[in-house]
Amino acid sequence: MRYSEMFLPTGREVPSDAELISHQLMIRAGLMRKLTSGVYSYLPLGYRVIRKFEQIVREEMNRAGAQEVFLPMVQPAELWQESGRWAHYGKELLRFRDRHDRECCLGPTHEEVITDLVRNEIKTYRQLPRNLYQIQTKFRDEIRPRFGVMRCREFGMKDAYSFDMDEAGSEISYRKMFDAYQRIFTRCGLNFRPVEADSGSIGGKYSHEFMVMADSGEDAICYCGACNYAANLEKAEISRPAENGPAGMTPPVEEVNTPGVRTIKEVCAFLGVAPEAVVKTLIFSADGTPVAVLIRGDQEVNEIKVKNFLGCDLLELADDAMIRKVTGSPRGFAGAVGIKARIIADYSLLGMADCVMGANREDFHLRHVKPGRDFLIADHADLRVVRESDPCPRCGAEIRFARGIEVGHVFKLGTKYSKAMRAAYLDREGQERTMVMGCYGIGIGRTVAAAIEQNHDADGIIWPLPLAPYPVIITPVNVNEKVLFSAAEDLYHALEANGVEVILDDRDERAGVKFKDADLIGIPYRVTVGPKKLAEGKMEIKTRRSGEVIALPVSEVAAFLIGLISAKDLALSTKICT
RNA sequence: CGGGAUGUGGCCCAGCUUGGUAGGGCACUGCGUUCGGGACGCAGGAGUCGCGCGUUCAAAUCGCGCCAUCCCGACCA
Repeated sequence: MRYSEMFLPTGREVPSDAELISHQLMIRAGLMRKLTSGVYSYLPLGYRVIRKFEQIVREEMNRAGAQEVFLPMVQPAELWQESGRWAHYGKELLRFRDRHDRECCLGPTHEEVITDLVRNEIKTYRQLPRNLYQIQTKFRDEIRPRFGVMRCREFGMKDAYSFDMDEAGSEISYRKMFDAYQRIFTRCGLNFRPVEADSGSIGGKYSHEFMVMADSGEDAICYCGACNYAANLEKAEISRPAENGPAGMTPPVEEVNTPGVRTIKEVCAFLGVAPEAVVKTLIFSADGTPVAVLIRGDQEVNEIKVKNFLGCDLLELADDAMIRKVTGSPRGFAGAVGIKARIIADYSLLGMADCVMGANREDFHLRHVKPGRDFLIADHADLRVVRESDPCPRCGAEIRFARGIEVGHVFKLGTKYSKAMRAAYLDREGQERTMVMGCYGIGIGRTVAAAIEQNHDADGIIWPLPLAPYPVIITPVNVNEKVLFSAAEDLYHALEANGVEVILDDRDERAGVKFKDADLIGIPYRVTVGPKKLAEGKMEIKTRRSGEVIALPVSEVAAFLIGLISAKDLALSTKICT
């Protein structure tokens, strides 16, 4: 394409409303423009990158045996009522009524629609397993869209759904998708890592998130430096520590007056004890039932772990009324002794034999409290947030922290949807059985943004070759010198004739402007056609990433570039085949 | 929804304290010079100063209300 004919508005100013580098560069490099909060238009260059990525996704999904479909974005409320999500899905689900006053929503995800389709068409074990996917626009009415396309409301997503006869089959489908995801992100040249994740309210047995490593990422990742354990912070486990019987005698419980002392910090300062000797008592409302969660004073409760342990639908910190009901005192003085609630404790309480906690009485705390003697703990469990240098649950080495951008997520759904929506088949014996499902998502735009986060420098984007909108740009330094420009045009035609997507920067601009733009939009290879080298019968090829420049005879340039581009492809596919 | 900030040609911003003819840089149009890392000169086009109400002889500027955007938090298959 000739640059002069392209719709490619580049800018040198950093847009004032863009925080992340990827967001800034996507605007500056003319990839996209914002329409309204969390809603973006892709411009030709940006859409090209999107399509490049989608093509990689399609190839790998097809290779893994999935088949592409295209499902509706507008969905009837009935389906969502059937799965139970019409009530449970929050305001993220954009709901509206059509002219007949029928309730509808814009699809934030497609479990309901695909399950409806499959239950109507698949009746026998002979038709299983199946894996169907689509690349489609999702709408989620996020409370606070931010970071450009990273967390927006309308976005492209590849979502796949597997249907199997049983758990064993589902495991195989899951594995295939997991492997396909590894190939997809590897082919894009991204530094990523799969991490164990909580399956959240979508339900299901377990899941993995695919994280592109980036300090700007919204997600905290825990990983082990010694083995390959890696997990989302909210999922990362702590093993039950060995129980060393508490040594020595614990003096009898003593009530101490602690006027106005509520927080752990205040308690420690007032009583002159370390946070490790204090027990925090948090009152939660689990589907309306009060539960007391105990944790050592220096630790934080992981609400997701509590929720999963209790198996409740809604978990929130208790309000003042509930706190007063179970403790008989205002907020800030809760303790386990005499509390009117089920007591569960984090593993961090194991081995604590002489601790400080609230007295369930305003302005009083207890010291010399001994769990088991002064109160009973119903259950011990892993309920806390992992900290850096905690032991790895697999090998015991130290856990480290990093940040990442979630670009993919694979779930084992089990029968959550197939049961609710009665997606069943007949097995060999003619018995009706429920299908076992999995679902697998990739954020298209988010992956592109993540690629920029990981591949840029002060001058702009540095596209990995497989995602580059064009692999090559030809830059004649002066279009008014006929010899020079026609040499550039000859190369342009030669490359196009060989199927290379190439930009010819035919603008009557100074060379510096063209170089800056080529760098900004991140084209991997730039051919500079200038008077000095051309007089020697040569052109220069500059690699965007390394800055390396080589001069080649004009007649060899096209073949060299073609070889370079296909060699890179080959190297990547070899790499991921091993 | 709570806290904070910002809204001035397409983009980045000044002007507001102390009310008085709306400015600069980039971009854009024309002409000339220049031409291997975001050139220069001259001439030009382009703005309901987010919206509404109020105060005032007079509001971009002061007051009130609203809207939008961004950041932090809460929230989030």
